[in-house]
Amino acid sequence: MLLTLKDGSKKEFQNGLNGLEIASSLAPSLAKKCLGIRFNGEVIDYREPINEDGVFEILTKEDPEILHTLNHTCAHIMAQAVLRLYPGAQLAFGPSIEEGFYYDIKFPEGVVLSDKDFPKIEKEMHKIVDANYPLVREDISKEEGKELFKDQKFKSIHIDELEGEALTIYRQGEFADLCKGPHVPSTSYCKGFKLTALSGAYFHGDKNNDQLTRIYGVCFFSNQELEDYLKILEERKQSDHKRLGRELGLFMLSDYGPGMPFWLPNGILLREQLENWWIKLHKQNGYLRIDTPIMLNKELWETSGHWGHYKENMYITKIEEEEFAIKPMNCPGAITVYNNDQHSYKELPLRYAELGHVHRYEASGALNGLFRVRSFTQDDAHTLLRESQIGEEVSKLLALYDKVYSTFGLPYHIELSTMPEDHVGEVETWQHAESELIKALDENGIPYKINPGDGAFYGPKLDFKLRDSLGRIWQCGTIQLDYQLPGRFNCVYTDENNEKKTPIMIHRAIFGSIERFTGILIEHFKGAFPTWLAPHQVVVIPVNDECKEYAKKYQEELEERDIRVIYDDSDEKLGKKFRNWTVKKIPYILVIGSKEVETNSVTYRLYGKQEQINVSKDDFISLISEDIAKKKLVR
RNA sequence: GCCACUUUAGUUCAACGGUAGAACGGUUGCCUUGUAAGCAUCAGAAGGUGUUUCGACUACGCCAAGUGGCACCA
Repeated sequence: MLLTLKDGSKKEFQNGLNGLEIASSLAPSLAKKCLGIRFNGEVIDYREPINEDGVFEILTKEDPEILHTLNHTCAHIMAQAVLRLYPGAQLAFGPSIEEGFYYDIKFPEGVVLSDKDFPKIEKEMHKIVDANYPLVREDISKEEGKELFKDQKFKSIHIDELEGEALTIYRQGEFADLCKGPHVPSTSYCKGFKLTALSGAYFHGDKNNDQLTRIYGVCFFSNQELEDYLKILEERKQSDHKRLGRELGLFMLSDYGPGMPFWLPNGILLREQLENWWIKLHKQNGYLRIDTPIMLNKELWETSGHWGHYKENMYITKIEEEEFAIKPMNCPGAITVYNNDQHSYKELPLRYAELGHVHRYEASGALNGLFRVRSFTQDDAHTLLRESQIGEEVSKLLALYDKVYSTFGLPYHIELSTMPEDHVGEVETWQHAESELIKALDENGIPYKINPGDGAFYGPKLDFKLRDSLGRIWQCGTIQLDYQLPGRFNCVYTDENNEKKTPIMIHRAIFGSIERFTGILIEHFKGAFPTWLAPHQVVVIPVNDECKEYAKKYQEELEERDIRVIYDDSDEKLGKKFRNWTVKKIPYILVIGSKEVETNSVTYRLYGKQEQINVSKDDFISLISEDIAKKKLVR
């Protein structure tokens, strides 16, 4: 193969030979970026130049790309097995994905696949792996491709959609698939694989197209690696917020209210801490807290535009012949508060904060624990201000958001969504608003990603995306500039020249929804919350009857200091109590026996630690108070 | 909403066209008390509904909810 090197010169390498080493020595700075696939010192495949430098990627076994390649090959193996078992099956697409691979397949009429069929398919796949078929790359013309895939409807469609005249296919045994590559050299590399799931999908993701069956799997080089992976999956299951929510008594769901979580006593204790902190932060930052009704007259929603744009997601009811809607958002309520008074420019920015309970109709299939619900509380705020104040206000917000997220040790990134095609307002206004946002980000040295055309129709926005422990990205915080609503509602303020002006509004939420954020926190901390958040912070355990009075008195002393403490003098062995409270992930377990009574001290053990630490009663109070006050992540 | 799967005690799981079994948890009693499970005891279950059947937890259908995807997400 002919490689174009970075300096523009061309060099001939033989496919499959160790030319990689040579090539990378010629372009050492690109060694990570380029060339092909090397595995165990051997060049196993290459792909067409994918960047302008005309270089290929070099990959080693440590590189995650190699696993994608392996999984991609495994997808081919699965497709081959399926074709053997279900002649006439139509193959659509079979890529590797972040974890594993899938293949979309239309099974012949009458075949309904279930995961009970997996062992059968896996068995056939093992035969293919054991047969050690080499994967042979072949460049063919479109015409040849049409002939080769004439029985494969989706492949034929795909060929028509491809640009250019050349196609690349890979063959293994009797099977051939349209594919850009790269692949591992032979099917025998795919030793540790497993089919994991089944779902429906549409060709090209369009529900007007054929319904396909998507089979998911994962593949590793060895069975050992597969087993390790399955173990990690199991661990993740342990930190699932739905499971922990039940075990720790945080929240529940009921058939009577799909997507409408019930908060249990322990969950409310946690939520109180979040909300109290939030309220305090907002007082400190010049917000005025309000609360607006859950249900409001249709007329309001017509004015706001929700009746026109969002009605399908709203719950509507009738009171004495008047139509009302349960609020899906808090903004119209906040604006109604603003319009209750006259305002001067001197009051701006005027910041209204509201923990607003909203309801939205979400498709049943979209519901997911606390992550996607129909009933939730937004930690909302609406700030009315003049255009010239945007930059400074956004800077303040960026600092506030960072403070909140870093308190939890949550990784996040920011995305700026700009003017969509379907927008209202002047282009210049949009450009100005976007540049204000960018300026605020740049001035604070905050990196961000741009989502062109993804803004709301009324203004650009910044979205804060948090990463949960399963690696999923959730949108939590948002800062949205709104040039529309204040005008629709005739909001005004009086400026220096005694003229009426329309303010701009910023919608913003930091947690996004208390429910979703709590779900993320549960998984993030695996249920072992920092002390300040933990529903119960301390358990006091007297060792014997003689210590009970001392222990009880100390428990009361902690309680008086607003420390959430449980007193456990139940009739159980100490070991059993430790187990019980450890599985509840209580931060501090305090033991009080004769030794402590004599020395006027306490002995505590931290969650997740073995040591028993003896300190004076006062020292314990100051150390736990500091833990709480500083919202420590690590004790 | 679409596709697939799932639904048995408070929880996690088992067996089965005819009697539903366990573990943890709960009750009661006994024993005990220094860092992750003491002993005994009792109680406790088929999501709803329809059909087939002498008989349905089990088969089939519908409804509901849940899970994983898809689509959706002002």
